[in-house]
Amino acid sequence: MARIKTEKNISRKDVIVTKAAILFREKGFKAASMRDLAEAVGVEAASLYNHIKSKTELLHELCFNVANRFMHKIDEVEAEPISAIEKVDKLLRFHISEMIHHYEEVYVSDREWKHLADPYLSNFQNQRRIYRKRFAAIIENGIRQKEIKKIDAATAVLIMLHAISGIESWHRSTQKISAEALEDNMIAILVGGLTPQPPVKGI
Amino acid sequence: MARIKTEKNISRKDVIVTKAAILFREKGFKAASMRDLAEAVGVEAASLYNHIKSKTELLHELCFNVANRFMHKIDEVEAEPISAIEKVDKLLRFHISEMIHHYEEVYVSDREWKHLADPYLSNFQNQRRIYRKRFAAIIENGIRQKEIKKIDAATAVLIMLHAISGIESWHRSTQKISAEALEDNMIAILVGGLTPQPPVKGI
DNA sequence: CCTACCGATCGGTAGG
DNA sequence: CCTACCGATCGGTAGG
Repeated sequence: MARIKTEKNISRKDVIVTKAAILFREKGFKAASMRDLAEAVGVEAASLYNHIKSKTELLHELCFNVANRFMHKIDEVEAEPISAIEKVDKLLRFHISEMIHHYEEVYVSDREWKHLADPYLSNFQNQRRIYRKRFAAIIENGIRQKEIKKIDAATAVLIMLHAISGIESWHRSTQKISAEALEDNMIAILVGGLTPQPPVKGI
Repeated sequence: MARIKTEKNISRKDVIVTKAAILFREKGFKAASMRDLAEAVGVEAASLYNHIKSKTELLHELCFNVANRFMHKIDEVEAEPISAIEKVDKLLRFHISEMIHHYEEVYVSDREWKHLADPYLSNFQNQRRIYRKRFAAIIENGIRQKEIKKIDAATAVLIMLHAISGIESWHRSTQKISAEALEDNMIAILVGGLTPQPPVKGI
């Protein structure tokens, strides 16, 4: 009995969080009202508060879901015995995969985190800063190994992350072929640049 | 007399628009209140309405100021007798220059346009769509001339524009040297990619 | 440019 | 999970 009740509550809350992500993306955190959310869930506004503590709690949850997934991924990638350029490739593909499979959540985490309240706000900003530094360190390693050309690693990270998270057509390309083509295209442009590259081995 | 009064009104409105850009960037359009804005300007909230019609009018003005500047620039660049890659380079440098010199306005135009009301909303979206198509056409031209490698032009445009507009450190690098270095770095990464490129002529 | 104020809407609570 | 409702705040107006 207690088990079933718990499961029901969790699943109810999950619905609320999922619908919140959609609404926050569509209208922005501030413009989306709890009455909008209640309507999307199918209950009265006051009933939401049996499952959540506050509107901002929903934002915390979305932001840290995303942040945690990226943190775990970079832990994993850092530990692999592969080249720097392969690590960059893996991380970029993970970012793209997140955009495709958790579009609403990632979008909200990326554009609405400013509305977090302060214990969470600084925590989130710290995690972001740390993630980017670790990503930059991978690139710097690649530069030292001459796998990657001499550029400012921090700038390169920002370019790549914003390039990927800025694209709004990820979720529209649900057909796998289109998504894969888009992904390869992105990697080609970000890693290889615009100008044609003659085969190195052929010299 | 009439002349002076007009000038005074214009300059007063300019102050309001400028302060609005700062506030809308800091808090987002919805979270920034007219009372916040009044305080920043140094008057009571009701007094703002002697200079502007509504809060959304401020957003229109910011968004179309930016959109018009980009439209004029692409008109100019398209007409120049230079290669496709040089046109791309010029446009990217203009985007960077806009981020440095009109940071608040460009940022707001980029992230808050969703809150425009509908005659303006569709107009703005149309201008954006057209601008990106024209930019993509330049790249497609470059591909046909073998100056640019075979990639999806529309994706490349999105990557480049988001890569530039995502960077938040532009306005912090007011020192000219730092800004220029950052700019060259960005172009190098976006145009040249990450991997080292052997000199073509040397083969 | 200000004082005074309005109707609407907001996030959230009480009590059942 | 609902009805009923609260205090705060919002964009904006009237009138001077």
